[in-house]
Amino acid sequence: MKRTAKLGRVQRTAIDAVEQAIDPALCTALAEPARLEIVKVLLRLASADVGEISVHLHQDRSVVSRHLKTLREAGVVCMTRDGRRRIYALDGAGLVKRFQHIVTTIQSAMACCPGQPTAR
Amino acid sequence: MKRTAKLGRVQRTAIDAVEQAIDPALCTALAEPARLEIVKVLLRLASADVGEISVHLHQDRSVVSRHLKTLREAGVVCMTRDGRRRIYALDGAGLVKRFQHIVTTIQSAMACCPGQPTAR
DNA sequence: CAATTATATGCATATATGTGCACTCAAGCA
DNA sequence: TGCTTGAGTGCACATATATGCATATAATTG
Repeated sequence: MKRTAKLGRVQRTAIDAVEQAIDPALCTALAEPARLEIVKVLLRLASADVGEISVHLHQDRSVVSRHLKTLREAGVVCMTRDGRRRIYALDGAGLVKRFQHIVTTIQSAMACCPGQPTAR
Repeated sequence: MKRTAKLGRVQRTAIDAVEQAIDPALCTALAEPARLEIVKVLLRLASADVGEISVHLHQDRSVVSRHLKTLREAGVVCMTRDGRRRIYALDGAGLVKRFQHIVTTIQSAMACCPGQPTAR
């Protein structure tokens, strides 16, 4: 009873969209506790430099710097230069867009690919 | 120029909501390539047992079994028993709800906490 | 230009975790 | 009651990565 080969073009497209929407880099960035902490700090401070964040995290600046690099590459935060310091801030609008896109694509996939139990 | 202490009750509530909405377990579950692969397989097969999934992943059943445990504890997949096999399926509706909740809370936080650059 | 300050990187280490083999446990079947 | 099949666990190993010190790089200031 193989259901694998029974997918039409529409279903394939919808599934591919979900696969593309779920960004491993984004998930990895948000999976680390220390990085999530940074996200929370930036929510409260709106924007902050590495030193200020490291104070709140009780961790070395180098550690925070590396985490910020990960978050930046994942598109979670954005950075602006101000003299010798670098100001980091959440890219809230970007996050909303991407999570919303995940929602939309999963809904589409569920709508055209039956058999998904709504269990809980 | 500390902005830390200037948060009102409304802002605090909005930020706390975001913190609660971003589930580390969910992010961790989706961050692992092998587990993302399982998600993709379940999107295509709708539901499958451990053996079937392990065939698609080209990985040992024990590995898949452990990943499924992680996914189940994170609420990504749900499991039903059928004789001696266990059928796994995506909890698509649950995922939609949770991601939608993330979207809503971030939007609320952005609306009431100014200073967030919409940079890209 | 020297000194200072903020950030980022190299390196070593500790910890976490993904992987696979062997085995156990559980559920149907002859 | 054995026998078979599917799922999960114990254990050992390899890999990834988070952390912190020392150092390098970049930018501002005297």
